[in-house]
Amino acid sequence: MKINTKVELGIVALADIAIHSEEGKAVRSSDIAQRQNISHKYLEQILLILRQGKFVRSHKGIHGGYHLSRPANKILLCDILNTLDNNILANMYEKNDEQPDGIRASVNNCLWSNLNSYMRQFIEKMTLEDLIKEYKQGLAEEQNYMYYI
Amino acid sequence: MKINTKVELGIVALADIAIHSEEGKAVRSSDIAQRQNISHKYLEQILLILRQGKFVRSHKGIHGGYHLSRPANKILLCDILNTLDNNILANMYEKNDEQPDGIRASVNNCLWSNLNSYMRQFIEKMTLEDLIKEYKQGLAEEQNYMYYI
DNA sequence: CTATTCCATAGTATAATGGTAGGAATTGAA
DNA sequence: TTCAATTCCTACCATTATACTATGGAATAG
Repeated sequence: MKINTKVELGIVALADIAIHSEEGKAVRSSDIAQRQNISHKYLEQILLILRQGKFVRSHKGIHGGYHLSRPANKILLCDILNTLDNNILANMYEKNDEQPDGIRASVNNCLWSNLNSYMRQFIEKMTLEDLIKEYKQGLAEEQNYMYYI
Repeated sequence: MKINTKVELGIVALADIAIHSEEGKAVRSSDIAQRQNISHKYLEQILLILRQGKFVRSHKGIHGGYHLSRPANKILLCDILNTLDNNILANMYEKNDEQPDGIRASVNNCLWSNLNSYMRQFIEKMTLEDLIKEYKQGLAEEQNYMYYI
């Protein structure tokens, strides 16, 4: 499945903010852009959406930047996805101009609706914290590896 | 998730062929188009893809048309999907120009790859026959309903 | 030989995607 | 008060994908 860049980069940006937040300090968009190798101006647009979706709070000016609006374990992946792309978890085709007992409707129910529900099961469980954990664990394993050489 | 019309209509067309095949008779594209309310010429393009993917065989001429190239329970949904849209089950982003231990890679592994595998689990089990069963069952229930009134 | 059917390619209008660009607004520090 | 750093907001644009329409050719049964 093709994931568009807004969704992909938005989640990466949130993860970056979560990982690089230090007490009291906001994370600058230019730093995120540099670390994650994203166009700064494009990232700003994505952060705008994330702010409007209440995932981050922002602060202007010389020591400005972004921080999470709530703890990472309270930020659900499915909410992020819905905010960044309202199609990705939307049920495939709503347009029910055909008779509800036709083949098309049957395929819709048996295949697309069920697939959609199935995907939701996966995504509704996950939080931003789960993603970060994975990353930190990766780092830790790497350090252990270095240590034991 | 947004499903494009080629995928949607292609599956519907296959289901229609499976349902309306009678012994020895091919199903005409014009009949499918009329029953399923699809543009005939567009449907022909889709049937072309399905033929190239070896899901149907075709026969030209006055009594021509399409029939399944093998029993419906041997036609896997995932194969149809891959033929009609090579993105739908493809792993989200391959482009690994970033360092493999970065946040982006971590999100890829933990989220997109896993979600993709999860979707596959659902779709790899299903055959065209399963879809048709659902439809026929719907019909049967409807008839029972009529019967018991 | 002709009607019927599939086969194949070209064109096209619309929308989505993936950005770039420019500057206004706000803030904090000197 | 001024200035630099930062977010905020909108407009624009090039490319690609989508969802068809259109046209005509090729094969085949009768």
